[in-house]
Amino acid sequence: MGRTAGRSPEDTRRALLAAAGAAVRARGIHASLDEIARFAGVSKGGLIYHFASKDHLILELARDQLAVFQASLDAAIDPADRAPGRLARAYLRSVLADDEVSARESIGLITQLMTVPAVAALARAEVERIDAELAADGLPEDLLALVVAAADGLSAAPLWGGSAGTPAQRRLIERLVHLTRHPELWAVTAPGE
Amino acid sequence: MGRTAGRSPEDTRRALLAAAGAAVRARGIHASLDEIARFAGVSKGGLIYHFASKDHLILELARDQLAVFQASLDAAIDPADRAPGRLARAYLRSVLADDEVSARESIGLITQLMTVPAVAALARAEVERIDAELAADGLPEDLLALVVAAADGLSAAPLWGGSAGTPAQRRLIERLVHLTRHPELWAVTAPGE
DNA sequence: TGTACATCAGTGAACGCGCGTTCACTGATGTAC
DNA sequence: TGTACATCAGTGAACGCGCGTTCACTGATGTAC
Repeated sequence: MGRTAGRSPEDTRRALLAAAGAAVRARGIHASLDEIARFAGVSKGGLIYHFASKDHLILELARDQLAVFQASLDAAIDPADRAPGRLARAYLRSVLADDEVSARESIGLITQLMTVPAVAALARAEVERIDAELAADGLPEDLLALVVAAADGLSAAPLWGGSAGTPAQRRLIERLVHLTRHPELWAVTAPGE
Repeated sequence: MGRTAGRSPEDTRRALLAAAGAAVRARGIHASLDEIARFAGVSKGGLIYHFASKDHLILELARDQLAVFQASLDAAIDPADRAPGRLARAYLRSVLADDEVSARESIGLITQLMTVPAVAALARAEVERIDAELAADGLPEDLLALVVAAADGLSAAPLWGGSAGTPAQRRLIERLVHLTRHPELWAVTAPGE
């Protein structure tokens, strides 16, 4: 152990990541290291002991956020659900996992982080992985496209100042969940029918 | 007229806004005034003559982008279309107005600008206005929610590194356009049916 | 038609401040003997 | 069981650089007489 104020270095590290998240949400990607460090209760030098540079800190924060997203997706999977589209249903429901305030905050944080090229590359790889899993989920391609677009739109709404988690949005999600269980209902809406 | 190199002050101003857009897309909201000015062929002092501060420049750039969005929405309205949902159809089709590259660029630019609080407030007001117009468009509320969510999701896709304007996405949009013309097709997919 | 003056549309150097990074140092804990 | 030493987990001052802003100045054009 080293010079510490009653917490483990891992705790300090986690506190720094949490502080960085809060600071970037509040002030954007150019939140200062000094502010982040003070918020976590250490000096700027202490921060740099854990994260060699600001770039390192931001990249770790992004990894952290991607892991949180993956965890909320995993948590939304119904273990009893073995039917085709189970991942798509989890994707839809994970949109509602947070209340409105934290949804607005986390979408803002992610877009801030995405402005760093290294983070954008990381996120792109993650998106491709999830897209591949969704494609193997057993849903008709056109229905999957609808579900993914709608879920993305609902989670991006706070970005443009829209609201998240309204009753109408919840009904839409349940409606789409229902469609994934009965793809034939979507098929009959096709122009050719 | 003043000290000029063969172009009007309004041309210089427009060149500065265009340069600012390019610079913010490429380097983020903290693109330097020096870079923007040089790209437009003036000195930093020349830039500040047209825009009193960086904040002013960014705000004007945002107004400009909002006007571009509104213009592309207006252009997507079919003047011969008088049926309910005509605005929703324009909203859907405006998603495809740009090719993939410029879609990725403009969505990136907008999210960069949104990190400035004054811009976020401006955009929020614009979103509310458009939402109100859409609500008065004559579509059933649940179908409108679907259409808006899907369109938003498609236009936000480049943000997370997804692709824009794929054939599957074009088919989805045409499918949704078709639904707005036949809301009864969407109604029959409801769980209660 | 000249000439003096005002104004417009800039130039470019200087300033000051914030911020990321470096660095010498430090205090608490662990370990060898 | 002491004691010397190494290491860990920081502190806090200093540095240097980039960037937004200010400011004195300037050259081209318009206008009054």
